[in-house]
Amino acid sequence: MLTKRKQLLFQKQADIAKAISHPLRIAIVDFLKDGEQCVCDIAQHIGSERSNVSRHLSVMVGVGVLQHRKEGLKVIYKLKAPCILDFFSCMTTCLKQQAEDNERLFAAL
Amino acid sequence: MLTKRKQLLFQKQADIAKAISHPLRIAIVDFLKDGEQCVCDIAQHIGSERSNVSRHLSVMVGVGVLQHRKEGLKVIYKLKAPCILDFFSCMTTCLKQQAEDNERLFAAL
DNA sequence: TTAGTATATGAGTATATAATCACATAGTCA
DNA sequence: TGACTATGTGATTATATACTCATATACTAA
Repeated sequence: MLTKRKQLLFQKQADIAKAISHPLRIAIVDFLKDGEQCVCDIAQHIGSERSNVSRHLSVMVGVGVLQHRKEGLKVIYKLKAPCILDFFSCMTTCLKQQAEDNERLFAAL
Repeated sequence: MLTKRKQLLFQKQADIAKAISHPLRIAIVDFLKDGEQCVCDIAQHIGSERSNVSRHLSVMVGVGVLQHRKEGLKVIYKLKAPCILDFFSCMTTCLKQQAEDNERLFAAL
């Protein structure tokens, strides 16, 4: 059985994973890998309402994936945990593997 | 704006992230890092109903994080994308960073 | 001050997800 | 064959989440 301590850790890890488990949030992280951006430019880039983007951003800040600072009227967001990008490449590996599996499956017909 | 191609990619990446965005699923992956296991032992280890565990497992198989094979009555699950474990260490980094930030915050009071 | 812009947030709704229970399927062994 | 075990799945329910709209806050500049 799991210890309470482990359960708490897994819960917190799940919160982080959940924070990037959305296509728009993935798009945001992908956008921010090239440098910090304000909410308005992020919203523009991913094609969604600012209020919606603002909420997505605050979730990712909440779990420590992003950080933000104020600059005049704007709020600038940037990656706080760039190691997230490594996970992206892992996901890409998964997808390529899946594609190969499918290919093999159909080739065998 | 995002291309259709990118949107599709981000959707698929989000599906993978979502597949591990649950404390029980994190616990399962953590358990499997030491070797393959059957559903009954996984259920026993994480302390949840087999039917529930079975569903969690099938989601992770669906996105290519896990793979399974039959062995007599049992179905054995194992990690298919061990790079997921790197993401775990990234999440741990996030959590440590958050803890340090909090410490600094309270130290400043 | 007033007008305007950027961001955040409350409320409401629609959708997605997890957990449980009951049951079905598939394999083992006497 | 029948009893038993392991796993998977349909249906239901409770909960969580994303999105939209309206509004609030904070800052800038005239």
